[in-house]
Amino acid sequence: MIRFTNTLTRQLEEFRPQGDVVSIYVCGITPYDDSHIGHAMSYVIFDVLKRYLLWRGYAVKHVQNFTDIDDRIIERANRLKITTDELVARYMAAYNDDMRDLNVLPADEYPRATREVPGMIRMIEGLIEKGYAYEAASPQSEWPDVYYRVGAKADYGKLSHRTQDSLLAGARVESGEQKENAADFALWKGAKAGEPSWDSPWGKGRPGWHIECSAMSLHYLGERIDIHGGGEDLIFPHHENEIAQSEAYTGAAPFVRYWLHNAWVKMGDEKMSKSLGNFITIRDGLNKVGGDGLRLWILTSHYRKPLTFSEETLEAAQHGAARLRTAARAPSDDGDGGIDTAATRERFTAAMDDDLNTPQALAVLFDLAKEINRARDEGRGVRDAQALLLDLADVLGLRLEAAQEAIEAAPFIELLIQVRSDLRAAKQWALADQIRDGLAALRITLEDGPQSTTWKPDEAGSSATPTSR
RNA sequence: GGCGACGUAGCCAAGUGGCAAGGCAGGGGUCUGCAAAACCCCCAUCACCGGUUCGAAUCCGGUCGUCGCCUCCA
Repeated sequence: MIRFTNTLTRQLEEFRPQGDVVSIYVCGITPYDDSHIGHAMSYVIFDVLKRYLLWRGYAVKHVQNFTDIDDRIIERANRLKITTDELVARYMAAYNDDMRDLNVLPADEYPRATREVPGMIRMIEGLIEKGYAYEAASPQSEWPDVYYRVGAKADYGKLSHRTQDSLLAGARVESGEQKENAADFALWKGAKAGEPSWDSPWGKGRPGWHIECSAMSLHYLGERIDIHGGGEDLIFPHHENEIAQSEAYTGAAPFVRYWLHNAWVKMGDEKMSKSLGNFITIRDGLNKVGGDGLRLWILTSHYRKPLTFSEETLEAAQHGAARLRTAARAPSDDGDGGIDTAATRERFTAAMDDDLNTPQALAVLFDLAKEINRARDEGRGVRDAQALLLDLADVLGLRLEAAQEAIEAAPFIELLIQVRSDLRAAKQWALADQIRDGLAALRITLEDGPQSTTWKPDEAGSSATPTSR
């Protein structure tokens, strides 16, 4: 029985999808800059969720948006003197490269806000008709804004567990805004000079932030979806507002059955974020410790607990990934090595069933790796156990690939190893060590086994696929 | 002010009533020409105080400390 902590109820709940295909909507990025490892945490977590559901036999439909129009995009494009489309294309490509190297499975659909405007307009019109939204003059535009009327539904605040009074107390009103209520939020913004805009029943303008996810999840996944995921900071206001709009518009509730939110990456004691400027990019992380290293680092902590970043923890993850890789890829004969593979699989499943407890699932993998190594040392064949390790690692998105093939210099390295073997046979230790040290300087490690010498590149430098950027 | 999270070994991090997972780092061994890898062994009474209980890291009360959301944010 799979259980998830549902933000809506704050309870651990049994997962029971409504139909044959589990519908998942994950809030995507706003492509105006490189993504950092905090974003990686979120997308890796939801990738593991999806991989686990698939492994357990569910069919999944995963939709993830790109917010390709917003203030930050407009500002940045203006500063770089390029169009918003050019800016967005650049950072969407960068994001896709990052996800590929992190081994994140592609979503089934990647809708873009700017391509879904008609759907949003229909929704806003519907909300106005039903009395949930209203037009108001904009202080900065000749065209009006449209706001959602927060007070129209009594359950507003149910996701973030706030009362309307408390929200009112904290709400901010930009000068000149003609909101009925300070907590009301924009569905549509009247166009300002020099901004991209679309025609609408209210004149020229652009959609507000929250409406896109409601419109796109409705379009691609229907009125009720199984799982909606995102970072903790999206709970309020973004997801709260999505619920309000969607349920008001369709009349179907709940809009989402299971709300899942991941916690933060911390830099020391602070949250890693763009605004604090204390982030490292996914690309930097990949270059340092590789895709497996970065993923393992993320999964060593439970997704609902903050994850602490440091160079040391990142390196620790890289070394851990190398340990798993060694166990999984070491040459071996057929056999399970006397290892209880069924029990291992069960332990792994129990951990993952329990609200995706990846730290415990990883502990199972490390235990299995140790058993494999031990059995090999004792001369038993372990290929079946290795297959299990690779299978379970794949559920976590860890490739554990032996990276030799990727290196063009492989034949030359093999040649050097052959020469060195002859030197060793002749007990020419100094020369043999010279070759080993020389290769080490080039980030190639040699390991002398009883029968033969194997080699491996440093993970970070080799496994990262070259990118076009 | 409102809502919430957290404080477990040198570092990271599971565990939420019954002798404290796992990883990294460190120390000692085995193996090896030496190394690397691997294997074996060692390395914590869970922020503090009080309470409930046969029994608490785990429940209750309090103290101290840290962080997040309430405004764009994964």
